[in-house]
Amino acid sequence: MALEKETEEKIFTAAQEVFQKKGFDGARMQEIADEAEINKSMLHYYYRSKDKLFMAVFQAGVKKILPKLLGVLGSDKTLEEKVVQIVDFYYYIFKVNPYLPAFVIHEMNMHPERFRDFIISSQIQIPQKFKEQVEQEVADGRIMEIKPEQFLINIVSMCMMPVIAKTMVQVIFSFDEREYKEFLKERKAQIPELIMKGVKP
Amino acid sequence: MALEKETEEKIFTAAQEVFQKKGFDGARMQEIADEAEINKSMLHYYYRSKDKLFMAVFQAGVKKILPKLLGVLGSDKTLEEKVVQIVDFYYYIFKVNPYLPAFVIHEMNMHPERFRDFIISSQIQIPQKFKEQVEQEVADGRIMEIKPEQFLINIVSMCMMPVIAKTMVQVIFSFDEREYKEFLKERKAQIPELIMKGVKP
DNA sequence: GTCTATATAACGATAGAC
DNA sequence: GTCTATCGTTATATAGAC
Repeated sequence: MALEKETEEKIFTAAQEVFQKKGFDGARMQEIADEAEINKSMLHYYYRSKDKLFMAVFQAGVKKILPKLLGVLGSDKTLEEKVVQIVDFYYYIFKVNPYLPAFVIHEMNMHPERFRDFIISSQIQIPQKFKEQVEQEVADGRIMEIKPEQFLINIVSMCMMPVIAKTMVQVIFSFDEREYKEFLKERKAQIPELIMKGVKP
Repeated sequence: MALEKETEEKIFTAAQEVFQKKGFDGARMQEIADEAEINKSMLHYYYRSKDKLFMAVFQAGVKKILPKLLGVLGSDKTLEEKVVQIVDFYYYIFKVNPYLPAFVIHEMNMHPERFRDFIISSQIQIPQKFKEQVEQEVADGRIMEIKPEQFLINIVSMCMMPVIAKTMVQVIFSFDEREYKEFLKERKAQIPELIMKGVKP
């Protein structure tokens, strides 16, 4: 019917909102229905169960992040350019979808077995090009002895941690919303420099 | 009675186990009772409600981390020594209580308002001594222009992120348990160097 | 203090009319 | 496709015997 897709989209959007904010266990089907402004029965009509609706949201969330990140890693840019691009990308994600990173990480920890297959079947893996690039930089003596995986996690850590631990940062530093945003902005400018200087030989 | 304290402690220990692993929403009072090997009614007899039992566990968790961390920051050690001590401390926490960091961060995000009062009333704040120490290093030109808050979050990020995102790290790098542990161990040796070189002028 | 039994409410899910 | 009504289950919490 005419409204079929519209309704399904409204459900999905509402489910994203609620699941990402409250997690699978904290989310209520009724709340999703309210958020979508439709009847609760419609959720089951379109997605059959809470589990299936959740998986749709979760998988879409992962696909918003990982492919793009791996794309940057596999490009022809220099290592320094890639660092800047990764930082830019994460800050873009935080801006358009602030709850997404914490949501994905939390749900993966809650049900590791559930998502291994999905991620493995999605062909998600670190591009060989990136690994060789880091190893070449090490071999040429331009950076210290460091594994590509460690280098990548360094960047991700510096970007994501203060976002995932938002409340913690705000409370222990007594930051209001404006000060917190300013803190993140200030970091963004510093992270590439910290990362690259940190791995100097 | 003779078993009073013993029972209350068994409940508390079991509650820690279950809450930290599954979160407030995912935890079940019955599961806590099973874990403690006592009757479910005992949970309410000693703690009145799930909420109160949870708060006891959460507050104990925060007190395991923050006071010790702030103690290190407020000591007379050099900045470099403090970095090493903070890294050591976090790795100690991960070892004895692997789920605690992710638990605290997740629950704070779920209910920010709930915990502001507790943390503020606990007098938790960054020691002035640490702030002045970083500012002095900057003024003396020994490190780049960086705020104490940023410097601290850099260390915490590098330590905690790969622990909080354990499943993510394991899956995208195809690490088994042994390789993951090795990865963390390798990081531990590198983090102080990365942090200090990163802030060189 | 510890147990059994049960109250009470909420949740996910479905049946069936339209 | 969309609604109302309701089923079946499970959760927290309490009452009351011992």
